[in-house]
Formats: sequence, structure tokens, C-alpha cells
Amino acid sequence: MIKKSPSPFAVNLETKCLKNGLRLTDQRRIIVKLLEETVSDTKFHPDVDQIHQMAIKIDKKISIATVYRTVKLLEEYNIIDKHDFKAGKSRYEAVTETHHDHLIDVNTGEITEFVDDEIEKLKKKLASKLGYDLIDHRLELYCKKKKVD
Amino acid sequence: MIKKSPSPFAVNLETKCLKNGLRLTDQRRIIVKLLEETVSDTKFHPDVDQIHQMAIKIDKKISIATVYRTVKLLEEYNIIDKHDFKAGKSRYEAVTETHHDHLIDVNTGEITEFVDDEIEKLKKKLASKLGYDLIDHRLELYCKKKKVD
DNA sequence: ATAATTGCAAATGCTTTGCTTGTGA
DNA sequence: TCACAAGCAAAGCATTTGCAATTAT
Repeated sequence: MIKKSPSPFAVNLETKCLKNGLRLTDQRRIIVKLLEETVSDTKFHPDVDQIHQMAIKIDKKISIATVYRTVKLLEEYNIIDKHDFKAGKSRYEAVTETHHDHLIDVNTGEITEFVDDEIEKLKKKLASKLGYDLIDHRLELYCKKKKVD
Repeated sequence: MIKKSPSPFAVNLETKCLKNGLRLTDQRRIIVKLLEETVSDTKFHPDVDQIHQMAIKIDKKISIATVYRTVKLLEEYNIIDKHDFKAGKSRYEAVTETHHDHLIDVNTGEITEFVDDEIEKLKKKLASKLGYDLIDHRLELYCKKKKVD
């Protein structure tokens, strides 16, 4: 079992599940626990297979179908976020209080999260200008490390 | 081989293909022609199946595999852009001179393109602040029509 | 001529689902 | 208890690919 002391910032996903009336099975507890760790690691956005790999270290019998079902459920309840960065499979992370965007290093695949008020305001303004209310949004910056020479 | 005179208004994707040394088959000519029309229709971002449906109206024998192969090739040569909006399949449009972003109506699926200098500048600034050079980026606003009451 | 492209169908990879057995509240 | 969840394997989709026949240059 992978134990890690919870970051003071970590959100208790189990509590969120209970509040939503979700039944807590052993499998869900394990998956939710693993996803909790994504909050304290801003660069970790595991895909279903990675979640499954970690999960079976704790309980060999957890099937990938259960991971798919759980992850979908958690997303529907806004407990985790799903991202479809360019490159096949979806990746997940626990929902945080403030919206953040992603910078993806096109060479390494490394992801950096960032928050910028100015851009958040601009998004709302743009939507409004076009006659819409903003429901959701995503901004992704695909970048290469700056050359230092 | 079938010849056809080019429309005076359309962006000439065929020329772009030739410049890149791509071999122009009848099938590619048809697909490229259809994609050319996405430039003058800012709300049309067809998926592979839609492109295929249109293509077989011109030539019954064009296979969907060819559409997939062509679309992939054109994307590699930066002649068209691929978008993965939330909702399954990829959608394509001809590359334009100026970068634009997308607003997606979550109810109707309708897409509106928009350009905003301020946000473009901000993107570069953000990447730079994090130590990166911006290679590519995408901003998508998922919205609902404003209630007017 | 001949290397690249097509069509077809089979294969892939991610994700979902039907069904039976197991289990949390 | 018993509605809901899990496990397994089969099914679904979008997309890719091997191969023989065809075609652009």
C-alpha cells in the first residue's frame, strides 16, 4: 500500500463522495485515495491505465472496468476533472477550488499548472461579448523550454 | 485524372499541397476542395465521417481510410488543423493566417470562432513567465446562450 | 517505370456494457 | 436484505494498418 501523509492542502475526496451519497466500496476508496494525491502534485495527471496500475498494487483484483466506471462517476459528480490533452487517452485530476490552466511541454509531456486572474476575466468577457454565459473553458499552452544561450 | 478550374475566392489548399511536394490524387483533390470551404464557413468543422459523406457524393469509391490518411497527412503538413473538442471524434478545418479560438455552445454544439489580440498576447506572456516558448495553444469556451428576459 | 496511394478488411486501442456474482448501507 | 457495484469478457467506436491492385509523376 502506498502511504503518503496528506498535504495540508489536500481535499478529502472520500468526504465529497459521501456528501454526494455515493456508496463507498473498497475499490472506490482506493481509487479516490490515489486521486487525492494528484492535488498535491500539480504535474501528475494520470490516465486510467496509470490509476489502474497503482490500484492493483494495493488490491490485485481491481479491474480496469471498475476504474473506468469510478472515474466516470467521479467526473459526473464534479469530484475530479477529465482532460483530453493532445495524445489519445484522457487524464484525470482531483477538482480544486480555483480554476487553473495547463502548460504542456511538447518535448517531455510534462504538465505545469498555472492560475492567472487576468485570463480568467478575459474569458468571461469574451463569452459575454459573443452573447454567451461561460459554463466551462480550457486553455492549454503547448510549449518548448526556452533556449538559454 | 479529372481537372477543374479553381474558385477565385477560395484559399488554394491544392497549391499548398503541391508546394509541400504532396502527390495529388483525385481523392486528395476532392477532400482538399471540401476542406477549403471550411475557411469561408467559420462554423463548419467537419469530422472524418462528415468529410467522407461529402466526398462520396463526388466519388462513390472514396474510402474512409483514405479520408483518415489524407486528413492526417494534411495536418502533418500544417495545411489543416485538428480539433478535439469535448465529444469523441476529431474535427478539422483549413489552417488560416491568424490564430483563432473557439466558443462551443454546449446545448447545440454550434461553434463560433473568434480572435482576440489581448488574449493572444497574454498567452505568450504566460508561457514566457513559466520559462517556455509558445509553440501551440488552444482556448475553448464552453457556453450557453445568454438568457434574455 | 516505380514509388506512392488506394480500397478493403482485419486489427488496434481506448472505453463501455451485459451478465452473473458479490457487497455496502 | 437487496439495490447497487465489481469482475470478466465481449462489444463498441474511432482510427490505423497490411496487402494486393492501381496510379501519379
